Amino acid sequence: MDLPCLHGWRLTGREAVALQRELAEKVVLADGLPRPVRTVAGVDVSYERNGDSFFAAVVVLELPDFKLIEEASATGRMSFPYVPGLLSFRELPVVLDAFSALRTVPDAVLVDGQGIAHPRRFGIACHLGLWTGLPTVGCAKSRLCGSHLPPAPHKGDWVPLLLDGEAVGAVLTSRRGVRPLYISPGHRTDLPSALRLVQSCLGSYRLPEPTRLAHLLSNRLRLQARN
DNA sequence: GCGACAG
DNA sequence: ATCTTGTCGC
Repeated sequence: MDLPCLHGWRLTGREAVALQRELAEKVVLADGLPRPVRTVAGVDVSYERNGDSFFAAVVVLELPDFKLIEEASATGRMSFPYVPGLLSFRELPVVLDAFSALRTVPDAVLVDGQGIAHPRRFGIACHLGLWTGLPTVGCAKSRLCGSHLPPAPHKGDWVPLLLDGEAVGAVLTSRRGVRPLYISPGHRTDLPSALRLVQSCLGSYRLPEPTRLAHLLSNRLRLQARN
C-alpha cells in the first residue's frame, strides 16, 4: 500500500492533543465494511526491552477459516514516549511502515488499542484508519476510559462501554472466563459492525486471530533480532 | 490536589 | 510494552 510517512513527527504532547482534536472530526463512524468481510488484517507492535527499537507486524487472514494470506513487518526507533491517550504518535510510524510493505488490501483492520473509546475519540485505530483509508476496529486488552458493568463470563457476551453518556464501545468476553476485550469503532465502522467483525474473528484464545497472530509475529521478530 | 491511565 | 517459574484451575 502507498501511505504517507509519519517519520518527522516532532510534536509536543500539547500539539499532539490539538492534532487529535482536529483529526477526530474526519473520522467516519458509518459502516463501510463489505458484505461479507473476506479479509481481515491484524496489527501489533513489540518493544525491545532496554532499547529504543520496536517491531510492527501485520497479518492478513481470510474469513471464515483464518487462512493466512500475507504477512508484513517493519522495525523502527522510538521517537515518542508512551503517554496514555497519545499511543498512536508512538506506534503509528512503524505500523505504517509495515502496512506499506503489504501487497494485499484487506477489507478491515483489527488494531491492538482503542478506537473512539478515547478521551478525544481518537485512539490509534481511528488514526490508522484515517491514514490508510481502511475500515478499522479498536480491540484493546484493557480500559483507557469510560465505564461499564462487568460482562457475563461467557464467550460472546458484552456490555456497552459508556463515555459521557454515549456508548463508545463494547466490553466483550472473547472466551470463557477471561478478562474482557474493549472493542470500539476506529474508522468507517460503527459499533454493531465493529462488534460483529471481532466476533467473527474469535478463535480459541482471548485475542481475535488477526491480532493474536500479529502479536506472535512481532514478538518472534523482536526475539530473533537479538541473535 | 488526588487518582486513573490503550501499549 | 517488558522482566520471569512454577503453578493453580477449567
